[in-house]
Amino acid sequence: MAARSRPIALDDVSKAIIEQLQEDGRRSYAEIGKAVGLSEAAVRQRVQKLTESGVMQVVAVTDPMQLGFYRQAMVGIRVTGDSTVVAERLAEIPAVDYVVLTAGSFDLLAEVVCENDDDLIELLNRRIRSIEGVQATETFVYLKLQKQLYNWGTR
Amino acid sequence: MAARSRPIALDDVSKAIIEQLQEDGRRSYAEIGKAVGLSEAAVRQRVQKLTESGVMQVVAVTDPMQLGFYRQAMVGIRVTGDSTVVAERLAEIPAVDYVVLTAGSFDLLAEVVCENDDDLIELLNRRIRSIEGVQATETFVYLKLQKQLYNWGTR
DNA sequence: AGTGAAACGACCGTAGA
DNA sequence: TCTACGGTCGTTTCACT
Repeated sequence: MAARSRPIALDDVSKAIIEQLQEDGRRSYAEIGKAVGLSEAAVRQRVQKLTESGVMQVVAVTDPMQLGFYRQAMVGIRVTGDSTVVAERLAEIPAVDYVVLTAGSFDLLAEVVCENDDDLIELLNRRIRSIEGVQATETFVYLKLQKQLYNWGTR
Repeated sequence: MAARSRPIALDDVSKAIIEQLQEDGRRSYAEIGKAVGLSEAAVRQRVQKLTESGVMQVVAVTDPMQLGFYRQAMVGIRVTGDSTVVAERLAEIPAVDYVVLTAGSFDLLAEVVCENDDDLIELLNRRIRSIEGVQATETFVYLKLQKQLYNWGTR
């Protein structure tokens, strides 16, 4: 969110390549080439540029539910003092997978992943509310995930 | 979030493999094998199992900022009536990349990705608040992304 | 669940349009 | 920025442990 260079405009071919890698990040360049009508080398060059420029990356994502993390929640946090310091402290907690500084009635939003309710309570009490500068928290326990997209801006 | 089978316990080797693919989703099985002390074929089998079981997937993720989507926000939504119906309607909107049903003072949370403030206003007024059953919304504009993890449960 | 070997296919660098 | 091509390395299948 720091990088504020000119936006990179993707043509339809690059969008198609990203869509292929969205379906399967390990699909071969040759196969992608067939799908988008390009040679293997051309696909490889474009993927390399997209990756090096930071527009796209191919990564492994895991499903917390399958790994026994049955409780997810978003925690809205009000802060006294410097919210960046609190954000850094939150980011150090392994169970916190997402931290963003916001404008609005919360200064910070943090997504947390826990095994069960007891873990969530512990996390909130001992790890999050104990951080210097955390004034108040409000927790939104996840009931059902409806949509989760990783490829913003390509659809 | 529906799948509630027994949690799959990952051993250290599988965690190491996922970590390798987290660093670079296109890293070769041979190279991963060297890093984790396994033959190439063994790595491939494990990746296949992890993928087929839904524990892990390798996908392309894109950076909205780099693509000119400078405004992101989380929208908390209060609903009258059936929140699942509203969630489905939200999920249909391309600019909405994340929708989750929650317990708490919001019934739904939706993350949105926009090019600028005007787009965000339009999105809120014409697309989101116009949905039947949306009673109230509260918007938290993102100022700075501090942490974003894709591999829950492996660290 | 793991290894090893041989055939096959993908990947990479370079050259050229 | 793309295609073409050859050398190298990764992947696949299979037999075996």
